[in-house]
Amino acid sequence: MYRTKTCGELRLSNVDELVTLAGWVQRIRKMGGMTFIDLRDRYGITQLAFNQDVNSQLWEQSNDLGREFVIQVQGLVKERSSKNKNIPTGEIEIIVSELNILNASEIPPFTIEDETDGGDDIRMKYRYLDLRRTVVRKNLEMRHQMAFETRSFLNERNFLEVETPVLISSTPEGARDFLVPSRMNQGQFYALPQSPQTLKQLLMVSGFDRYFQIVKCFRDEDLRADRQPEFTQIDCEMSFVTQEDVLQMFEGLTKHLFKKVKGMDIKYDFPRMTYADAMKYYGCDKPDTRFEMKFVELKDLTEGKNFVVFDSAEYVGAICSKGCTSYTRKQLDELTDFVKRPQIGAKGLVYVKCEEDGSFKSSVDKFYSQEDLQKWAERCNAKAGDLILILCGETEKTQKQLSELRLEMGSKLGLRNKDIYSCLWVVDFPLLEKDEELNRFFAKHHPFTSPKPEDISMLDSALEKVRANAYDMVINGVEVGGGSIRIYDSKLQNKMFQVLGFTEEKAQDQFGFLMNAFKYGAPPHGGLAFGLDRFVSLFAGLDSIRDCIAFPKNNSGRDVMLDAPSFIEQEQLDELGICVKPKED
RNA sequence: GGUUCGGUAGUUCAGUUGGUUAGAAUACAUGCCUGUCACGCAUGGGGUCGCGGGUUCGAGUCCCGUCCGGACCGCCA
Repeated sequence: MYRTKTCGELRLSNVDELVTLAGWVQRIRKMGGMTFIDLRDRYGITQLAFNQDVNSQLWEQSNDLGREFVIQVQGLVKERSSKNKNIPTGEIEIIVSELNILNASEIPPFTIEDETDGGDDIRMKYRYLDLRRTVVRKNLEMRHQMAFETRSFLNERNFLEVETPVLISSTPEGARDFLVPSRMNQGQFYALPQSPQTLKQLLMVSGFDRYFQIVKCFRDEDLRADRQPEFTQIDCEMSFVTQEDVLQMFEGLTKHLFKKVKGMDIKYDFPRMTYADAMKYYGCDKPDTRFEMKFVELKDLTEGKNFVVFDSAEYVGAICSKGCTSYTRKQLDELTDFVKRPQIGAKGLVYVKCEEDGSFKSSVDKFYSQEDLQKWAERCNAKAGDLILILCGETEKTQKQLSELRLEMGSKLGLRNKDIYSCLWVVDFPLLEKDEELNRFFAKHHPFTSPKPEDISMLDSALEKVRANAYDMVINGVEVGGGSIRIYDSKLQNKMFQVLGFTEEKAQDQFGFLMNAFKYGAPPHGGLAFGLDRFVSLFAGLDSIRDCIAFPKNNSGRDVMLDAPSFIEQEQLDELGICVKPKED
């Protein structure tokens, strides 16, 4: 046995016990005739003491140690003469009587401490060292706990975890697939699942009326702080359920996780907001509802005063920032620059300052009287001291820009506190989305999403108006999960494929297996999938989902530790019958 | 595909209108120090300023290209 105790568990009550510990040397403090060593393992830090007067040979031996050496020590637990209140084991130390170096270590490329000196790049390259740091380890511990509690909650409610295959077939709809060449079927490729969507629906046909799986999914698209090429979903599906049943069940799971992992009791029902309202009031289908600052439309109040910019705009929208009337010219210019950045793309920003004396000062004073501005302020519910910010232009684009501005102002005003959680269901998503360039409709969610029954008739007349039984769970502006009630009627499914421009052959070719299955008694079903990585990041207050993934990929989809992806031997290519195009200049 | 910020010591960064031998902190090494816990003090080693080209008497600094990294837009049913 290498150890009898861990580095995190010894207390005053263990004094005079003879213990054996093993771990890594965190830090060495030499005080002349005394040497203190912080020994670290997963559970904590315990101080080792070496005293020249007590055991000079051992004391000298301790001089050979360096950072991150793996050692084993035996010794007596003693009360410290000067205690450290900052760590749980701070009242005791080990008077070492035996020291065994299990493995030496080179000097690590960055310091393995909570406040490390290493940047992202080097930490990712040596991720196994980074994972020794408490802060990173805690994220993975939380991830484990969330997965564990999810299993526990769903298990208690009769959900069955079923593994679905990772090597499946490609579908050109939606995100790009990761492809895997087949050696035994040359020229043919498997695809890695973007989600086990169709497979879980087949499980419903099989009668597994409550399914879940904590499962890796793959999408070959460009990455972001909240997007990795492989990510983990809590994938769920239920039979014989309405949308309400699904919402209830997974609101329950979410509350369970809040309680078990965060110790937070959420007593209220999650508010429901329609997609239409989300767009109207927040310009975004995943609004951050930790703060209000809803959009206010001013188009009708701004017309006919010869201000061409507003008059020619389809939409004039405002947000009201409480207490910001003191913003300086410089601060307003910065906001203007913010919305004019190419990523946001606004042409300009109009402001109205509601001065303490009841007057108004705006960037459009030339065109609008105090009475005009008064009306705007009233509609915005702006009080003295507030600042109204206005953007205008094409409706959809402007709402999107205003949404970015709203979030920026929320951040500036400290309204996006990571310790506060605001949960929300966004419901009634549109079924379809029009691609203006290709002039055709695509499924907003996926082609198996059921239209709302009352909207089905519009599948022949007004496609853009058809709403779906689809829903997203949004927490603090993060889409943590989403799902829908599925189509289980093959006639309706055929109609849907037709609307999406699939020929019968193409539909049969790509989704024939599902269509066939539906011929044999498919139950009504629906479900949802949570993004586990996003959920954990949200709970852990992380800026990037990378921080809760053991071995993440970088911005360009590379694993800098493994140096993957990589070129492969010609021999391997030949075996697969693959010819790689030479790089063009 | 695009926008934008960055690349200088092991690491994190500073480096002025282009101008002498490129600095700091930390890490590391050596010495001193018997109650430290971010120990302290002293000394020391450590640099292809990402790479290539250009402008210039002179480039870490300016210009062009390129590679790498971060954030974002497009994309992500």
